[in-house]
Amino acid sequence: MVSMMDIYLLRYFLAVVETGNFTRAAERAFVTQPTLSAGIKKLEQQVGHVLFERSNRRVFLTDAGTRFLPRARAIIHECNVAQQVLDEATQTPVIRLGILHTLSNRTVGMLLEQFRQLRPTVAFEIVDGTEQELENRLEDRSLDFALSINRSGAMDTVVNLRSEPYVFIVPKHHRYAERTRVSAVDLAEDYMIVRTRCEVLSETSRYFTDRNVRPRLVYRTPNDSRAIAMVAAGLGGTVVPQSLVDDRVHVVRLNGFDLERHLGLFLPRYELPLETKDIAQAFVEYVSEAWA
Amino acid sequence: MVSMMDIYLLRYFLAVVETGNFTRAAERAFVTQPTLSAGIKKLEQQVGHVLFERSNRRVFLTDAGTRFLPRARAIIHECNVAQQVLDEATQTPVIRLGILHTLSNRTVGMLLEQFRQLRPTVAFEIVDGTEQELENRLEDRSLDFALSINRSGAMDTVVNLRSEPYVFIVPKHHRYAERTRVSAVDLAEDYMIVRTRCEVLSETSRYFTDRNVRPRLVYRTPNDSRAIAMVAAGLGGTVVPQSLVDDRVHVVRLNGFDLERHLGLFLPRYELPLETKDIAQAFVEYVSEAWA
DNA sequence: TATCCATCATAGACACCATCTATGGTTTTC
DNA sequence: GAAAACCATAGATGGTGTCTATGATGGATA
Repeated sequence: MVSMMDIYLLRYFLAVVETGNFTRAAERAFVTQPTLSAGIKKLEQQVGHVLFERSNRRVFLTDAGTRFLPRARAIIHECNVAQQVLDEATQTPVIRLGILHTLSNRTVGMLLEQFRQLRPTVAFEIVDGTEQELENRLEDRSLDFALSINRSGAMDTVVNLRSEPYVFIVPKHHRYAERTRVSAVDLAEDYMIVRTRCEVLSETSRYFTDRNVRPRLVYRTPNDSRAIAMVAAGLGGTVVPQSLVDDRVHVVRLNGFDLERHLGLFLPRYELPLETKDIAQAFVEYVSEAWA
Repeated sequence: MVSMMDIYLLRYFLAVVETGNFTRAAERAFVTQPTLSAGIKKLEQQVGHVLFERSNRRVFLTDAGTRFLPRARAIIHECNVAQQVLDEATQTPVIRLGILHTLSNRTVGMLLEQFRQLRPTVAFEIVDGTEQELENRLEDRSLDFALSINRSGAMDTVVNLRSEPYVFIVPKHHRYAERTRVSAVDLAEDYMIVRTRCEVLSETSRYFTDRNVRPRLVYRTPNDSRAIAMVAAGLGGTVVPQSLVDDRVHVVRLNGFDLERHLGLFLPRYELPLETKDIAQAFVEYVSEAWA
């Protein structure tokens, strides 16, 4: 059965023990004397024992109070240890960074690797997520930063970064591999691989239906790497952000498909601890420049 | 610096860890789910770290939460130990008894000694005091019982005991040592010793002034034993309750001085712990009979 | 002996808080 | 697509922690 004593009342108790009277104990605990007096009374009710023998001008511990004193000190000590354990673990600077899952791991990896060369002591905790997931985590402070799509333009919580277009990629030996531009109609007989987590899935669908083209869906996956691998293997084409392109595939521009996304570095929603502020500022400056 | 976390929030935290979700944790902690959710949020604010990673249907400890968990358990453990230390110490029955300081230590000692022969395991904590001091201690529960003067007649907080008169005592070889009754006038030339803590000091004074008698005050003391010793030594006479009389002195009755006091056993102002109830009841019965 | 001082206890006022119910938002399951 | 499970938020409300004002008491001092 968990005892129901309150920590703040233990502080009052220890203040009385250390000062010898309620008035000075109240000063030490930063409350008024009646507050402390009532607090001691409440603690005694909580534990069911009288802890102090009061007389005018003098306060003494009762037998119960004497037995209670080392235990009260142990409780306060454990509370301090608990806080310390939490605080110490954040003293080596760790930046908790969310990355939109459709961002290229390769380009983000290069970004972070180059930053670590500038600041070798930094550590990153990386989490992938959707736009919404990253937003939620920023909000509940389980992330410090996020690299994601900046849709709002609000400048106080996000640093604007580069824009990148969405492009259509096809296998290297595709019949249009020599072309750089195609029309939707050109793809009417082609196979389409669907990246189910693509941010512009509905816009892409509309692009084709507006042109009376219905590509054949041959494969669906939430895994971007798998999708690109299937394109490289010749199963079909897909729409990806430019940064996901590598040399296993060929890029063609779709006429009239001018979708692009604006990336942003989302900033912390709370005051960073002192030991992280410095390196966080450096990170913001570095990313702003590297992905301008 | 003392951390400001609250014990009841630690209970919520541990309930979440043990159940795996907020809803069942709330049931275990006997609060509603929104209360527990807000409580976890408050704990995280108090310690400055996010302790749980929430997703729909699942809650996981963060790194900070993982580090915090053994510390939280240690705090709760220490609280339980503190309560246990207080509670265990009251398991051998101790009766905390206040005794009016003008009661005869000898007669009270005999009373208690005889009771201990009936109940050898009982222990007494004895405290002397004035009527008001004893009343205060009963009120603040630092005393269980008090043997004092019963002035009020209220039966639910006090058991009526014997009455005893106040008598005038003189040295054994006093010129009135052969008499059993004297008038105030007879004492006009005599010396008076004053017991400063006598309950009937003002009534005694009035008794003499009403009879135009002003005994000479020769000695004042709050110490009854000292007063009686001075009487025995021949310094003068004094007024005492009958029970303080011993064979070192001679009692004379003052004409018209019929003051007496009604003794009472004042009962506890709170529910005694279970292990004390039994012996306390026995004590009440014993004293009621012995001092009827 | 009367007055003053130091100290604890109580009373009433009040802003804040812990908890409730109601409900929203999201994800998973069927 | 609907239902279920679960966390988060909003508003209402009784309870609480703290304040100021003041009472009660005993010791010190004049």
